[in-house]
Amino acid sequence: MAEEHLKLENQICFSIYAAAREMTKLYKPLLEKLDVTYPQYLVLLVLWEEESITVKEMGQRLYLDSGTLTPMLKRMETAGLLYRHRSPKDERSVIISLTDQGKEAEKEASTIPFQLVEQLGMEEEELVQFKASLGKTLERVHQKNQE
Amino acid sequence: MAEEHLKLENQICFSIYAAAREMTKLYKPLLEKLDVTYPQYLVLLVLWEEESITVKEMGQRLYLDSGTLTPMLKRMETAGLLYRHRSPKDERSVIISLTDQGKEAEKEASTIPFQLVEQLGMEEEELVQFKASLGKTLERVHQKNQE
DNA sequence: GTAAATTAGATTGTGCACAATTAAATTATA
DNA sequence: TATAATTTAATTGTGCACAATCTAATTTAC
Repeated sequence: MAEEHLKLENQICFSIYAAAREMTKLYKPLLEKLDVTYPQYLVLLVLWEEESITVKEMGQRLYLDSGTLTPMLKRMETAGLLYRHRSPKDERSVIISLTDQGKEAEKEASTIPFQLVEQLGMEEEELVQFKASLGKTLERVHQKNQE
Repeated sequence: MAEEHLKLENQICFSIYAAAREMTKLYKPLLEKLDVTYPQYLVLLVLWEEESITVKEMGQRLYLDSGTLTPMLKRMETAGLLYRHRSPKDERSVIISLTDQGKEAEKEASTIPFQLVEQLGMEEEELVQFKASLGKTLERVHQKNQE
């Protein structure tokens, strides 16, 4: 029998880890109309915001490295959602931008956040506070990982 | 430019998703002495609690399916941490139990949760509340996924 | 008792996720 | 200016994570 502090339920990281996966699963049916995976949806979210961004910047926004991004972006390029091209200013950099198809997808996506939050069934106040704690935690942990 | 509700920063799931990955990364150096990955560490946490459990139950505890568990448990068996054997009572079931090595590993693991929480730098009160929201969210989302 | 339905775990196929490494381009230094 | 150091994205290798499928065992229905 494990000591109290080693119990699974008391591991905050486990709850985050499991919740992240469960929430991603909740997105799956909502993303069918876009025909994208959850990480791809995140890429689109960023591109709808920026329209054009380097792989490096995308990685910074999503806390993902090029090992993950490159194959994913390639698949999205193949699917007609985005373009990838070398920057003329710095040939090491690859710029990602939306195709018309990718831009159009935003319309279909506009209800998704509401649908998701609705399924959470959380009070507004709790949601705001929870989001704040999450944001702070993410920044703090990311910073720790940078050290 | 994306509408406000489609901005990345406003997606609660993104924060959870990113925080989960960043926290898992924070565990990596702490888990070196055990020579296990984070998901493997979770398996050990459960086994230190239960000592013996079926693959099905393990999956229920960790919200993982056998597609993920079977290869992971095989690797852990190979590493000498646990045994896997068919249940005599129901030959479809596989029981997982700790080896002596697996049991011993608990001692080395006992400081890890403290080390992790220390790195979070969170106030006790905030941590308690955060954990509560996480727990509730996990249950709610899991339930939604069961429907 | 027998056949149909369900269950548990294994397997197959695909998409991440990340550490380490590589090649080319750019920046910093002497 | 030439060389060393750093940066960017791609690649390689390994470990998940999950949907779909399969096989064998067990349970349920008749």
